Amino acid sequence: MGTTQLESVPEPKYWHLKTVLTEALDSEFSVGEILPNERDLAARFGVARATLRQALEQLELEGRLQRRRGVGTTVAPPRVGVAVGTEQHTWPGAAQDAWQPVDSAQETPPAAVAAGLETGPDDAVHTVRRSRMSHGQLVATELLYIPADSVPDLTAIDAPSGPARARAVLRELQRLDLEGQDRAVELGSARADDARELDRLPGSPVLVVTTRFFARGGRTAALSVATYRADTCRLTFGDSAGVEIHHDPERQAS
Amino acid sequence: MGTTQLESVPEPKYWHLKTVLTEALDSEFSVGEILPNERDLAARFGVARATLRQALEQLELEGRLQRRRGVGTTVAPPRVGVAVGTEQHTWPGAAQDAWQPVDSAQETPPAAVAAGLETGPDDAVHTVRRSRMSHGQLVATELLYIPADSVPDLTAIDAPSGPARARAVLRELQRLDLEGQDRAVELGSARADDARELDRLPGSPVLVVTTRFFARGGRTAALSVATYRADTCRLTFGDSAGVEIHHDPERQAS
DNA sequence: CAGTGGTCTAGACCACACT
DNA sequence: GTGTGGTCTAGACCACTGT
Repeated sequence: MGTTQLESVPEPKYWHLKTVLTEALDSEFSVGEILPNERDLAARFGVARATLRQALEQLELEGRLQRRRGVGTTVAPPRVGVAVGTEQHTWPGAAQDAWQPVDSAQETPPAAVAAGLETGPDDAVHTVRRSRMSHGQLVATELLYIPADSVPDLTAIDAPSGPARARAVLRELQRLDLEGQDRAVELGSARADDARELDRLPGSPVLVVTTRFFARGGRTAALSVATYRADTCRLTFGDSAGVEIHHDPERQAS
Repeated sequence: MGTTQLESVPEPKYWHLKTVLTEALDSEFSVGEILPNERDLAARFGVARATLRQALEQLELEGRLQRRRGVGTTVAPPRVGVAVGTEQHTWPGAAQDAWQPVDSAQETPPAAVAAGLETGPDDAVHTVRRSRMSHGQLVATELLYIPADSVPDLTAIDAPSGPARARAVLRELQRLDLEGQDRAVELGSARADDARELDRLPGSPVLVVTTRFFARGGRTAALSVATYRADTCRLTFGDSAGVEIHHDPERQAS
């Protein structure tokens, strides 16, 4: 029985499909294996391709499958744990952080960012683009916003752009005293540029981690907006940033 | 220019639609307002309903819209900040935590949970169901797993189930010394029961927060799996668990 | 080139919330 | 009942990846 309720409400087909496929993945497939193509699978289950796709989409969202246009659908490896909360009390770009500087520029930030930085809406800020690798895969991109007065000695910087300039900006930032930081995680969808870099389609689900860095005096000295692939990443926080346990969240009905 | 690339690759319709709708939401609609129904909107934009729905789905994922069957589509309020990282070093159920006990039982946990708890795969554990309100809304459900030996004095408990039993289990847990905790956040889809409680459809995207609680000696004394509505919640961590800034992540193309 | 997943259409019916 | 969003179909074409 399991459920005490008589099934007066029929389960949607795609939901039932997902259940069946999940069980098949657990028992009959191994990581990296290629599934039959969507048309074959749909025919095999006797549903329209769109319905089959609805099930596959959910499984991809849950990190069980990986789909690539022109290639096929493969069984995804378990999500990788990515430490987000351990670099306690260091500025971005400090000795051992996991990010690689990519580029840097000076521009007017979006209104929402200006509000977070407590700068005027038209004040220019330095931006630093960074990316993060984990297990040989690019898992996140970041856009750092740094108000000009956080890095005053940068007016006569020689490198006009590129990683060199990014490193110079971060180096200046290190000179400040870091008083604290503030983090938020929410669901978003990948912007076109982030998507390209993360090897995903535009709009694919991402975990957006927004971090505010406070300098001595409580002033917001930098704001980081990091975009993590939601399908492959598990963000870890806290004391032991272990990469252990489970591959559970095929959170699913009975 | 912005992009140096000539647009040789046409933007998908649903993506362009999303852009247009986002701008309309920002300028012409206010929170709570009801949008025209899907058939009208699709006709107005000259696309099939399925295409329109693809755009609406993304906007809902980003927390901009709220759709309810039988009712309609409304403009969603900004996401609420929900503090997740502040109850540092207290057991679940301590004085001022944000959770309300719902029920409790004793069962055999899923294999993945047993692994996290470092118990045998067939050892029974206590489970505690809790739910969390924020701003008058149910935003999360939680399932706590507590190995029997974490709460030894519970054999002769009188309440067989319900909130009373849940509170009793948590009370016993308080007697242990908490040594540390461990958190992970990942994307999942709502199980049928969680979905019902969160007033969402099964499979809707959720943020799954897994917390391990370590007792003195490094033993895992409890494991919490909390399921937050991804559409309405922004999980906050760190020093100042402020509920300020931005409503940005309509992360979107140019 | 052939084969894959991604987008899109025009329709149908269902489950649900209001009145 | 009426109107809403949710599910499903059977097709078509497009964009991409490999050979």
